[in-house]
Amino acid sequence: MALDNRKKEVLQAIVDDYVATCEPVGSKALIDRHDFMVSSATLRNDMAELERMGYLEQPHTSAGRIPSDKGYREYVNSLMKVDRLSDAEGKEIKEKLSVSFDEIAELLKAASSALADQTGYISLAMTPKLTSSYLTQLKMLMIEPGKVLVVVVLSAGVVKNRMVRIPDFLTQEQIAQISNAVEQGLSGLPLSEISLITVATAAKDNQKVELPEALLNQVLYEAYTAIKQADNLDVYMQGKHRMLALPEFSDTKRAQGLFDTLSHDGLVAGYVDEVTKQDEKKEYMIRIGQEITLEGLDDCSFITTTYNVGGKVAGNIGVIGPKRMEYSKVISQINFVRMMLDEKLKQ
Amino acid sequence: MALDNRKKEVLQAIVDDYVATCEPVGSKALIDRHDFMVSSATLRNDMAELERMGYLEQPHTSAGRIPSDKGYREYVNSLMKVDRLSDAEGKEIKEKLSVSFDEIAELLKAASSALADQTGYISLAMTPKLTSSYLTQLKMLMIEPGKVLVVVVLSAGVVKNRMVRIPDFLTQEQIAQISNAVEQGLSGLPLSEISLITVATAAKDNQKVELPEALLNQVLYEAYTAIKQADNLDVYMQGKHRMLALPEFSDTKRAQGLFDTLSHDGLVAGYVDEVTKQDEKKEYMIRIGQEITLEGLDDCSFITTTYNVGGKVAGNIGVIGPKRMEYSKVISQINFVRMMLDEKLKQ
DNA sequence: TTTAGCACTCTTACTCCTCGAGTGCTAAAC
DNA sequence: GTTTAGCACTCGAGGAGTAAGAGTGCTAAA
Repeated sequence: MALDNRKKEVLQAIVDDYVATCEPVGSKALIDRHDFMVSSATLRNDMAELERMGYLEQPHTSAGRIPSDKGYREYVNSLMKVDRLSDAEGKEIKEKLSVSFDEIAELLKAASSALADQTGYISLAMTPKLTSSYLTQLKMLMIEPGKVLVVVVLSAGVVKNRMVRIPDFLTQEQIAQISNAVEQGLSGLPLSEISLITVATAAKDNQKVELPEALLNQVLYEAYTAIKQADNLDVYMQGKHRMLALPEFSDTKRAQGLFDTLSHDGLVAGYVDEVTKQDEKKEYMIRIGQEITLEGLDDCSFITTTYNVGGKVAGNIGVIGPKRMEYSKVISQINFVRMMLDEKLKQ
Repeated sequence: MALDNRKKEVLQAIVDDYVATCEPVGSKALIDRHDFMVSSATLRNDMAELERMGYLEQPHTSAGRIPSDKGYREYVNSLMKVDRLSDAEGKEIKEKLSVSFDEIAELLKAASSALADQTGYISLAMTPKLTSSYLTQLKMLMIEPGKVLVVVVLSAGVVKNRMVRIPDFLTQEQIAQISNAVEQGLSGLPLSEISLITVATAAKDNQKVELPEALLNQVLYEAYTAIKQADNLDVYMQGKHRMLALPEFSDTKRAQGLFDTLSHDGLVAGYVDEVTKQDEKKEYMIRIGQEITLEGLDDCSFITTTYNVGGKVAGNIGVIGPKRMEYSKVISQINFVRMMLDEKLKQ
């Protein structure tokens, strides 16, 4: 059963009002604040109907209505008016992102910070997903005998490094030769295809110095793990503490549940990944309330989108806020930040 | 006016009880739970006296007493019994810290995590203060034309790196020569003595290739800023969300104030530094309630200590918890972690 | 299909009251 | 001088009762 026009308007008005006030909306308040050309009694009938259909909920008999998850979903899918970002706001974001960045991590931190400041909610920025990227450089730098810094550079502009231990007596020259060999053999190869075996064959095919097999393998193993750990996503999250100011989290129990989950970066990153796959074709992904399968986020909504590096889908940015969120505003903000990132990462 | 023995016992008992229950302690409850050989009336007199002297406070006339900041201070300074860590707990911490670490940062993260888990409060671990350390290595690694990774290695075992931009046409060889020259000229020099000028003279004294002055200066400037930013402390903080479970933070306003401040790493690091200087000679530094000059931490206590690298005072670890904290337990935990760090960083 | 009217429900806020924990003080006992 | 028993007093927590107000659903008429 579809919603007739007035019911749509009613639902829309209720969501708008509830977002603004965080108070259940009654038929009278609705009449007062909007130009419905009908009486409150008519709205009451509509509201009762909307409740029967699952779009609205009533905290108690004598309170007004609040949108259900389904109500928000309908709102987001077809009712809300998409905001244009004000010029002032666009300029502000632009300024915050006009950092000179030499590593993508810095830009993402700035993006996350801008998003948190601008929305007033929790922001999220994740380094590019590396499955789609490939190795461009591998350097091993002797820091002191037995200690080597492995620097891994990936096509998406990500640079990671990691300190590893190797036998004391190896020289910088030997190490450099090994890393050069591996780099030659592997550069251009997608990360997903790099395994201990491909590393080993790369080294053996391209290597000039002779080293005992066992020794070589030890170094290669360290190189391999360094490459593999470069695969880890970094998650930048900001603005958590702002949630405490919202009435929905005035109960510390809820806030605790939320923070508990959010303190596990991996969980969040995994969920974003899952959502991104589900809504592959969409410009942005929205999950509302119970739709979110992470514990403690039932009162939240989660909006994410993907940014591109060199024109290819790379990583995610997103916002976590209360269900009672200014969806259209947040969407336009997140979109703007995404566009800025895309542009800066076009190179 | 000094406290007589019984008053000391009374204060100690009140702190112990209040820490355990978070409820104001009355004279009767005190008699019930402890073996005072006097009547409740006597204790009442003592408590009134202790209040007059500023060690206790009364939330309202008809409630029991709670310790004031001064009361906690007295408790910490001379009343509390120092706990020995249980073997089980020691073992647990040991296990958590038995990560194989190649960078000091990893060890500190583990230490912070162990401390948070063990105390149930907020833990803190800071990378070594670098004013006392000196440069041991400086490497510049060309990632792509115009982009160079500067790796700075410091005596305290800290490795930092930073991507910088340089003119496109410089070659890896030129860059390497410059960085070698700078490294030769500066290695062994305390960070505090490194300035743009010392960097420049180091380069010019040791350099073999000739580059136009302006070009060279540009590269040196980038090297210099990379060295300088290696000076930034990293702060690892964990367990914030646990504070929400405490009754003193059931009011979200307070929690918000706390989290607001804690989200500024720099503030916290600066404060730790200040406290460390004030209590230079002490084994650990304690700040209670209003003694803490950070906003929003009036209901907290802050315990920090220093760990050593190679036998020299290096960085700080610490715990932030409610004033109503199990001081002796936390102190022994923090001490244990400190000892473990010292040992691991003896090298 | 819409509307006016009305009885009904339920929350919130306020007041009143009692209960109990805890106090301070006094006067007597040690 | 110190300790103790006794007692009046204070104050907050919690429960009961009540009134106000917001909002509803339903009915009957337009």
